[in-house]
Parts: sequence; structure tokens; C-alpha cells
Amino acid sequence: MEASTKIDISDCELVQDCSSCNYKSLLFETLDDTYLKKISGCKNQYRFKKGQTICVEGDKIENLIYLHKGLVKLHRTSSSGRSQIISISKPFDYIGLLSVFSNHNYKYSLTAIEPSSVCFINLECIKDSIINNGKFALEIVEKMSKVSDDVLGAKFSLSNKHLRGRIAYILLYFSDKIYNSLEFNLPVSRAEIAELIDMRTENVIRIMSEFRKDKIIKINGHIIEIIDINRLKSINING
Amino acid sequence: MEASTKIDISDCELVQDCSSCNYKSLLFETLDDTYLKKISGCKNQYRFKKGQTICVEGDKIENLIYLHKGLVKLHRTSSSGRSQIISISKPFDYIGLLSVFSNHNYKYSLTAIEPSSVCFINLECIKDSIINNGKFALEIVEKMSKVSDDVLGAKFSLSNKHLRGRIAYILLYFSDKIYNSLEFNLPVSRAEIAELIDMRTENVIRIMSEFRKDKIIKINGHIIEIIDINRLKSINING
DNA sequence: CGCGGCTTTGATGTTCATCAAGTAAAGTGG
DNA sequence: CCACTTTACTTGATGAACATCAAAGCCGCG
Repeated sequence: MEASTKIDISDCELVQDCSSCNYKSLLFETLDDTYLKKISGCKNQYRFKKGQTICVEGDKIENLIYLHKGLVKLHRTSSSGRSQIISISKPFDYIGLLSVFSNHNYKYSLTAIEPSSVCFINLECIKDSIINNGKFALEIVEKMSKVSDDVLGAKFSLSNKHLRGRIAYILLYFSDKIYNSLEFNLPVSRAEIAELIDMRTENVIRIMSEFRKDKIIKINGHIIEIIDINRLKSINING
Repeated sequence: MEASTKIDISDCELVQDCSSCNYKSLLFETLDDTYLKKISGCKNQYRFKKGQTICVEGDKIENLIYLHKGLVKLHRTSSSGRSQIISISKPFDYIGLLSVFSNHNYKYSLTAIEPSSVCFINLECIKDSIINNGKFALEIVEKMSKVSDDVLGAKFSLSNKHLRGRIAYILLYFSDKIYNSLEFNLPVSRAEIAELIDMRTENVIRIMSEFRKDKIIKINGHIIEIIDINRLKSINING
């Protein structure tokens, strides 16, 4: 019930100029120097602390948002007031690519769940590049296709699983896709996990405790260690 | 358990050439004559009867599929063997735009649920147009954004509803979005509705019967008439 | 120290899937 | 065109999965 923390630019530190950016390659590898320079001129990069809001559902879309570093959640509030997490994005995941080109206002909010470095590229500038640089356009199309594919695939996959399967899925997701390690520090609360995989906080806790008792994982606050990954995988598939 | 009916081109009648197409305007309005002629040279149009398969999950993607006339369902089979409908597309909905640019093979099948006229445009040809015609590229980007947005929005909306709300939603969907009429002929079976809104056939029937008893709708086989649209809307929102 | 947020566990109730069984409708072969 | 078979639809009874409610412990923070 807290007032949604509007983005406060003064809170965020501007970090670097575009030309020397080490991360440009992935999204902009097809842009030649002329266009890269142009993009460079219409972008800003900011740092966000954990918990800081990057943009809010309903805000006017003026930038393409690109994650350099950190971890963010894409989320929304349902009409009944329930908060839901659409996806978690890591660097190069092209957050916000989802509905940017078909809406004037954001349909989802974006909040940092780890300290993050975010690049705002003026949308008109991106559109200009799409129009004038065919290869870049094709690349954007391919990325968009992948993003929506992933989100939808995850949704469908989850809707077929029982609660145990969902917990297995999300633990494997963090281990595999985010941290590349069997031991990791959960960046989100139990309640947020619930919002992400469509269940209730109490059941997230309950089932994680079950997994702990069954010696599938170790839990120490937010630190999770996967002990028996094979059983977890099996639960993910068959649950 | 039937063998999936592979597309049989001989069954489908080739209808018309591209240049005289009345429907080109929506997707290809930004293409000048030169490109339109080029697209024209690498497309084919076919008719499909109700129930005929247009493409199957796993098939190699070689064309962009564009619906001129009719109604088709986009569907897949989950790993547990359960059939699910992703969405129903009407003309100009750009079916198949969903994962076409990020996969080599279809992730979903496409089946006509009403007699349909479908246009297959060679994908390489489309890609070529994206690269060489900026405005067309931007248009594709915008359409893709909209398609994925709609599907995702529907999924999230449905996952928040109880069964009564889902039935209300789908009845209003057919009435509003597909047929523009309070009375319409359901193009799908009860079982298919269940696959579309993630519930069981028995419950689809049960709740539709409830609505009939409550004088919200009239049912005559596949013919549905909405009598009390306000209550249906209220159930859609609050259910 | 005390307050609020996050976490945990138990008890209870609701929603929905499943099972079963029967009817209507639609296709199929003689 | 009728008997037969299959598929779609319908209704009721039961149980499982999960949400909800309640209450207590934990931990960091002012």
C-alpha cells in the first residue's frame, strides 16, 4: 500500500558515455559507426539501487530500456489489485521490448531487484534506426520474437505444473539462467516468487520447506543451495 | 489419438494472384509497387476447410502466414500430452507472427476452425523487405509487438479469473471481437473452449448451463445468444 | 526496546479436476 | 435410408489441490 516510488533521476548516477560502451555489441552489432554515434547522442545511462523503480505502468514510453548490469523485474498490478511479475530480466534480455512498439504508455512497471545499470535510448532514435538500417531492423524483430516467445513459453509451461513443479522450475531458473551456480542468493522475497509463478506466499514457503526436509535444497534465509539437482529436475518435469 | 492430418496442398484450392488482392493494404500498405511486386512473386494462397491443418508444430518455417478470410486456432500439445489453444486469429491478426523470427521450426500448430483463405509468403522474401524497406520493417515490429501483447494480456487476465469469469470472458470475446453480434455460432467445441481458457470440458458445459438457467445466455447447440450482457460483463470483471 | 515487515506452520474451506454414467447428435457402412 | 458406431454433450458425486485465515517467531531498524 506504499505510494509507488516514482523514478527520481537525481537519485541515479550517470555513469558513462556510449562510444566506449562494452555492451553495445549485442544489440547494436549491426549498426555501423554513423548510426552508433547517432544512438550515442540520444541515450542516457543510470544506476538504480535494489528496490528502485525504473518505470511505472502507465508512464509515457519515450525510451527503449536496455539493461547493462543487474537484475530487474517486469511487473504489473491486476485489476483486482493483485501484483504479478511478468518476467525477470538479466543483462541483454531487452526488457521492455515487449509492448514498446504498440503502446504509447507502459503496460508494465520495471523495478530493480539488484543494483542495476540501465540505458535509456530515445525511442524515436531507435525507430529512425529501424527505418534507415535494415539489418538493425531485422535484429530487433528477431529479439522481440525471442522475448515474447520466452515469456509465453514460460507461462504455458507453468500453467501445466502443480505447485511443487513450479517451485522446482523457479529454483532451476535462478540456478541455471541467472546465476550459473547451484548456490545463490535469492534476489526476491518469497512473496515475489509467488507473484512470479502464480501461487501464494504461504505455499512457496511450505513447498520450499518440504524440499529442505527432503534434502533437495538447503535454505539459509535468502541463500539457496541445490543439493539434489536431479530430483529437482524430475519434479520440474513431472510436477 | 488420430494421426495428425498433414497439410495436403492438393486439397486446397489456389485462389488469386497478389496484385489484385484487396487485403494487401493492411500489412503491406507501406510497401511501394516494386516491393509489392516482389512479394507477389513469392507467395501462394490456399483455401482450407474447417478442421484442416495449416501447419504443424515442428514443421520447418518457410513462410509468413497471413489470414485473408476465416478463423484459425493457434495451438500446441504440452509435454504431458494435453492440447492447448494459444489464441484464435481472425483476418489481419498476423497469425504466426509470434515466434516466426526466432525459430527455425514452428512452436505451434495452426488449424482452420472456419473455412479459411490463407496466404503463404516466403519468409526470406519478407526478411528481404524488412532489410530494404524501413517503413515496412517498423510496421512489422509494431504488429509483432501488438500480437504478443494481446496474447500475453489475455493470458494474464485469464489467470486471475475464476471459471465463471473465464466463460464470461470468452463469450464476450466471440461476441465482441470475432462476430460483432450478440448472437453467434460458436466455431469451436466445448472441449476446445476448455483448451483455450484453461479449464475442463465438463466445467465449460456446467457453467454455460448455469448462465442459461440464470437467463444470461440462450444456448441452442453451437448457437449462443447473449441476453444479459451487463451481467456477463460484470461476471467477466469480478469473477 | 518495540515496531513493522518478512517468514513460518497449522487448521479450515473453496474451487476445481476427476470419475462415472447416461443422453443426444453426427458420421459410417450396409 | 436405417442400424450401428463414434463423437460430442450433459449431469451428478467425490476427492485432491490449493487459497485463505489465524497466529506466532524472527530479524533488522529507528
